[in-house]
Amino acid sequence: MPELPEVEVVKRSLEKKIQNKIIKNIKINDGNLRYKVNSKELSILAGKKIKSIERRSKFLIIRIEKKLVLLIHLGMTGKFFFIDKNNKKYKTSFYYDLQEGNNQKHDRLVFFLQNNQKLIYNDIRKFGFIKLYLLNNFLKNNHIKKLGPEPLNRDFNFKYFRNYINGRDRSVKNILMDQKFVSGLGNIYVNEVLFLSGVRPIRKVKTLKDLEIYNIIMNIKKILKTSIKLGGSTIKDFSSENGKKGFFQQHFKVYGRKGEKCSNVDCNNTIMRTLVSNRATFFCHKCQK
DNA sequence: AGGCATGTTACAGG
DNA sequence: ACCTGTAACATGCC
Repeated sequence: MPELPEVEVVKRSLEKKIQNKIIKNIKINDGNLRYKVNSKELSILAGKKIKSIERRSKFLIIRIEKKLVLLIHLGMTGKFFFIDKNNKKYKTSFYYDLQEGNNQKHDRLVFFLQNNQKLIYNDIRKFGFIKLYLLNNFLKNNHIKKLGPEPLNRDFNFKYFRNYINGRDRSVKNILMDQKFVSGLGNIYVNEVLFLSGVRPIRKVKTLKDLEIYNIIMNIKKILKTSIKLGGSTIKDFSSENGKKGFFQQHFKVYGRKGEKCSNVDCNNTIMRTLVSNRATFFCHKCQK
């Protein structure tokens, strides 16, 4: 599920549900995530209040009183469920792998909150992680430190892009996926952005024209904002139950559309699938140069 | 049965 | 130092 927009949607949703609530207790069903979760260590959270939630790149940062910080990455299949005092279940985001809404099989961690509310971390493939830090150590942590600019921030701009690619010999797709260059994009959005920008994924960055760079940057900002917005509105009337297909798929122009007709109205070409940087790559040979 | 999957990271080799 | 490809992690779907 999670590239930047999805994580942002989760963040906004969590904010409404769990901010200022007290953690009563934590139950670990399976702590073998990307990093082993230590129940003894996590138990220090019991009785403490959740202060705020932030997003940086694809990471969630939950600040808890007494200078405690939870750093969370959803990996490929991580998601949160919130259960209210009437035992009603909410997803904090739709998702587009298939999983029944009430399947508890992959509920890895349960945070018991005040008033019989629960926050559940569910992760099928267990590539995600939840790490607890003391504030001092958090500031030094390696995950966040190495990240490039947020794509929606002003410092991700033409000048930065031009400057970064100077002297580099890599494909544009590869560099857009590199979290050190820009943080928060993943395979799906990069495919989409390059389609919208009319640029072939294998193009070397040194061959990019100024206008193409400009278009790529603008399309990144545009598609991320749109996705966040639509995600937010979808989630608002979200009550429970299985998400089936998430909203994103309906908006994909190339991702997963191998063999389908190019979505540009005046194009009759077929979308191709190849590998770039060993990841599935979809593009229109005619519309992307 | 085998290939594929939204992510990250380590390692080998050019 | 930079860049690429491969594999690994764990699980499920087609």
